[in-house]
Amino acid sequence: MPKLPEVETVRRILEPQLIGRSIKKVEVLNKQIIAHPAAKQFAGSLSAQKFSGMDRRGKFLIFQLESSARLFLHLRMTGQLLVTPRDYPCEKHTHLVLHLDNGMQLRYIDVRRFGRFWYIDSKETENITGIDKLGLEPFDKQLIAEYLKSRLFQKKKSIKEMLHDQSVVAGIGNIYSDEILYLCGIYPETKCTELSDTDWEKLSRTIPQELALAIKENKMSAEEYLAGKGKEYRNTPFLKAYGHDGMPCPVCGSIFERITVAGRSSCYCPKCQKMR
DNA sequence: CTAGCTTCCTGATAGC
DNA sequence: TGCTATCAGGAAGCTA
Repeated sequence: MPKLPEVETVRRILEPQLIGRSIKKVEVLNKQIIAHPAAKQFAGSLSAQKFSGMDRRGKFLIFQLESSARLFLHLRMTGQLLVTPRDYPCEKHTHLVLHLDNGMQLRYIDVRRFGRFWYIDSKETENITGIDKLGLEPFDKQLIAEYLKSRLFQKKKSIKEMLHDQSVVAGIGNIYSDEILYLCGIYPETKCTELSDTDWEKLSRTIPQELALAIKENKMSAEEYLAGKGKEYRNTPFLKAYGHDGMPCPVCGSIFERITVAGRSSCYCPKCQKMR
């Protein structure tokens, strides 16, 4: 559910609500979502800490703490993060509650419990989270055709699968790989070895463009965000290919088809995205 | 090194 | 109505 654009929305909305707030109490309702350190230590380390900033790296959220320790969060499929008044109704599947010094609470809700938190103290290294394995941010100036080509042109895997490889470009998931390949006119199962310089060029331009558009389309107020807490992000109106199987292509009128690529459902236009 | 499969988990939906 | 099967997909773990 949350993809890079939604993670960025969460960051943008929550940062002003958290900066300068300190944590009065930590309630771990489900230990499963705490990846590091053990839940008890996690809770002990976080209490009395003060938030000083919030960043995003790929699909990770990074909470900067005044002590220079950091809190990392990956929302995976169904993670949701809300700042609510203390008497706000408690959602089912709430796994972590941080009581803040202004009477608000930072709550983590996750139906499928795939999301994870890491508390990393200033003496520890961030490899614990896996974040150091991430590749370029989609908006990095180094993300040019030559970078993609040099990283991928020898790969026998499909371009669709490689767009999901977080060690190449961080932040692309199944929805945006469908969108990007549609906009580039590339059939999802095309092997990386079959792509041309024009394809690498198109990909390098489309990746930041499409993700920037998605972030823009995701703009909402803090009130709208809280009100729509359980809202599905998928199938938003600006998506052109993802989930459109059986519907006509807005460019050529052909009917979008759906195939499975590397275990992921993929929609494509059979005319605009020709098989090589 | 890669390919391919499984695991984690719940809820929505399809089919009988 | 009520049961079971399937699918959704991010990322890691496993086997060959």
